[in-house]
Amino acid sequence: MAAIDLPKAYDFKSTEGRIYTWWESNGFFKPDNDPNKPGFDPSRKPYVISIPPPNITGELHLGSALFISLEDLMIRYQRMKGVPALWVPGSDHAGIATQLQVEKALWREGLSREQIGREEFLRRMWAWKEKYGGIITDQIRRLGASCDWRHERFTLDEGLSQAVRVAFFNLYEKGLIYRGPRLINWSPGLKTAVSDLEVEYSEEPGKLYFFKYMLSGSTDEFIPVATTRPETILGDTAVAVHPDDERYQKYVGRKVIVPMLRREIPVIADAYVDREFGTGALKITPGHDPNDYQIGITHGLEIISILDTSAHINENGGPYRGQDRFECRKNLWEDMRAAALVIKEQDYVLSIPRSQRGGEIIEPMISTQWFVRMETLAQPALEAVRSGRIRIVPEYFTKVYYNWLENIQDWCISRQLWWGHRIPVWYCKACGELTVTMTDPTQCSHCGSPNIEQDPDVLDTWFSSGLWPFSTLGWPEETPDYRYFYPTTMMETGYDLLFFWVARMIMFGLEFTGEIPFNQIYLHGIIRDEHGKKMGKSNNNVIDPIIIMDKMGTDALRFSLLVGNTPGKDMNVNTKLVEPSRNFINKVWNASRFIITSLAQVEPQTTTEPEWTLPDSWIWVRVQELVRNVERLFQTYQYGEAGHQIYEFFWSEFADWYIEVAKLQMAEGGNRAYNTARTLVRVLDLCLRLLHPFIPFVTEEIWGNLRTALMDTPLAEIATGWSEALIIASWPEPRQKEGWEDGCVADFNLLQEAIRSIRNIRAEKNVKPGKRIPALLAAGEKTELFRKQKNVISALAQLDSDKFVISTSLPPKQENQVGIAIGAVEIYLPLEGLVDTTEERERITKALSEAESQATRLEKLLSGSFAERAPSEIVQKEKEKLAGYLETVAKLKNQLELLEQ
RNA sequence: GGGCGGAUAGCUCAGUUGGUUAGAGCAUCGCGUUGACAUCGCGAAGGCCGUAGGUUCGAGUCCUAUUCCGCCCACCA
Repeated sequence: MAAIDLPKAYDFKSTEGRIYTWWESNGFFKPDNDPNKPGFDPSRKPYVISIPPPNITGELHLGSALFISLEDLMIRYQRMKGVPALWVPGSDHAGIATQLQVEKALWREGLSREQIGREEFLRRMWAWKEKYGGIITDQIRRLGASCDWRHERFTLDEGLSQAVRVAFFNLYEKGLIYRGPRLINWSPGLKTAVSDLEVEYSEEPGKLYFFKYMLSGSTDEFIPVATTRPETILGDTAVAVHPDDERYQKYVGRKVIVPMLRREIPVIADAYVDREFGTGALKITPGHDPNDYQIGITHGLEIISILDTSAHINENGGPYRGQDRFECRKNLWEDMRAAALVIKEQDYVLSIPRSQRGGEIIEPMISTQWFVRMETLAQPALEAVRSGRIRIVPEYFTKVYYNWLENIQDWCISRQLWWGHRIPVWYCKACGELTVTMTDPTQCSHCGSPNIEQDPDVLDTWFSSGLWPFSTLGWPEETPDYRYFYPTTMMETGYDLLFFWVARMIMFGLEFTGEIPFNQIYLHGIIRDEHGKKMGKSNNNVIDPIIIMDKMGTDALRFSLLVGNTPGKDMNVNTKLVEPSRNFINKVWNASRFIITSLAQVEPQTTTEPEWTLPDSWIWVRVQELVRNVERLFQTYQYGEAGHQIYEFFWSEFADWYIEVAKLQMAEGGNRAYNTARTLVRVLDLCLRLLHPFIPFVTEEIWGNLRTALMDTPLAEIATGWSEALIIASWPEPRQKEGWEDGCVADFNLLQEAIRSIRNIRAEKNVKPGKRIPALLAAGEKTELFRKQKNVISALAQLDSDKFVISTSLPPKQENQVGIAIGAVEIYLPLEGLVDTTEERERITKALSEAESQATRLEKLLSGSFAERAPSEIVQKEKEKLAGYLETVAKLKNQLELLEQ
């Protein structure tokens, strides 16, 4: 028999790429039930995830690595459970973000997009997409993602673009899309409108400027007003005071003079004004402030725009025309000071609106844009979650979701960009009407004139993202894929995308398909650096997942991200975090290597009746317990805890204990060796299956080796039902307990405790590792148990088995012996020359007082109402513990007495 | 202003439906390399589970209040 020769350390570099290619070329990523193929079974319910499409702006970051790991885990789990699992990959054109990248590249060449024109610019955009789109898919593969690449989509693909057209058309026909001048958020640098969600507010130090609004026809009467943005004075069209404010009531209805421009504007009364704030009088700039805009509408005020698209003062700004907004602020204020209109300045913390992209200050401006009416769309989306048809994990995000949808504002969907889906609206130059169709029109739908021109703007990126779960499956076509795979099952993404993306998908899904787009939402947290700071280029704290994978392997990265993660919670990551995972993977590798190489010496079974040892039964009980726990945790999305439990089991129970025992049992040869090998293989197999969704590469590699190794042994039958690859192997089926397990675990635990205690003494007394020492052990009614495990104890505690005596009771302890008591078990270690009476007394006294305090505690507990009120099993457990402590106490007392003599 | 999350070992965090001795990794300390593994082994030390009340036989876990940190939403000039 040729033993398989495995390297001493797992070599991920030579493994990962090979395995991925093998999986992919064997079609393992495709769901095993394809609606486009013969033999399709529509009754099998699929499990579907649409990937949150990464932006093609650059390369993947750790956050991407996290969600890919999580989704891959979910998909692999379902696939192993025999569910047709489809993971749809793809990427997003990411309008503003990507256009900005390409524009930056242009600027470096000294060019602007206007200079090269729309056509050339788009050509460059697509070239960018080809380059970065490819990098991203390579990286997704590198992470081991088992997505079905036949389904890969890009938001600007033909099919998805058609979906956008149909969606826009439907909303327009229903009156849910409208166009008009509104106060919107304007990004002066990018020269485009952005939605409310794309504006972030940051607290920054600034000033509150107090000045005089002189009353018309008076030289000394004025209303004092405060503002944070003096330049907006140029656009003021009223001054408002509270109707009940005695200071200013008398001015209502009169006129005041706009500083420097000398326009006359009315003084109005509105209860919106807060009498306590500032001066209690409010200047109204409907053209540049959302609240003022509302007041302006209510009072029918004139709306004046004072800024052009680059935020320079326009013709309405009189002498300040052409000045930048901040330049104008300074100049106007100085001019007002010269004109004796300034009262004072005061330091003040402002809430500055900044662009999510680029961070420049956003200006509220009046502009004609396209909007989606949200209220009617929001209602069914609320209902879908309220009714439980869609579940959000963690649950506390449902409140956030409700709150947002209940207060939703109309969505500005037009962007003055070139990269994206062009708005499917044509304006007629002849009659002025607009034409909205699903396919490009050649003439005006109203007057028939061919003189029509398409709206130059594009749609907000999130408009197409909102269609993603169904547009990627063929919608609006009723394709077999769409019919079978839609609605999808799981929407896994970051909580920061709840509004941007998740809520909009639900609204659009319900509106366009009449169904919820998915029934579960799993929201993960943000990856932060080791200090809890957001990772970003500006913080200079970005960790590149590729570097980690190069150094420690994909599995190590995946395991770290998955095991350290709790739903909805942010996670702090540094490179060091990955080391324990790398070590664990190496542990799995080496334990497996040991098992695989040991198989060569196994001889055929000579009896059919298996004879299991206590350790055999114990590890089997424990692994079954693990399978049950992992199942429970997976069902409740606690993947991190599941991974942690597998880790603990594998290392602390299987490797540290069972494999050590197995070495002895294997040495016995014959049936004992056969049974041991069988147990080793079956437990390892279960572990590999449970670990596969976490660390797919190493487990697949080991499993393949294990399978091959088994073929040449008497144990080959174990592998008879195995599939050709672990990725499609069956998920371990949880089994019910049969009733005998607890006693078996308790016995083994007693054994472990005895061994640990001896090891402790050895360490305390500085007995050289490897040096065999004698021991006397008595265990009362457990004596037989210990007799059977004599070899195990002497090997694991390094006892001299010739001088290791097990009996039902012990003679009085001698002076040169160290005493140990664990319940009914008592151990003496004769350690010539190492036992110091004083030390021994101290040690035993310490152990005694600990056992006594435990016993006292339990006696008190059991004499109270606990014994009457608590469930009897719980009480019984405590009683047993007490009995154990009492025995320990008696034995230690005895030992102490002997010492005193 | 409204809402949410967190506070557990030196550090980073786990902790089923409440079950009575609170766990891991890293860091620290001691001992140790002749075949699974130094990416390791055997040990040790380290925590009134933010604070104050309450419910309960029993609270890290549930309730109330409170302090501090973080986040989200709204945006009073």
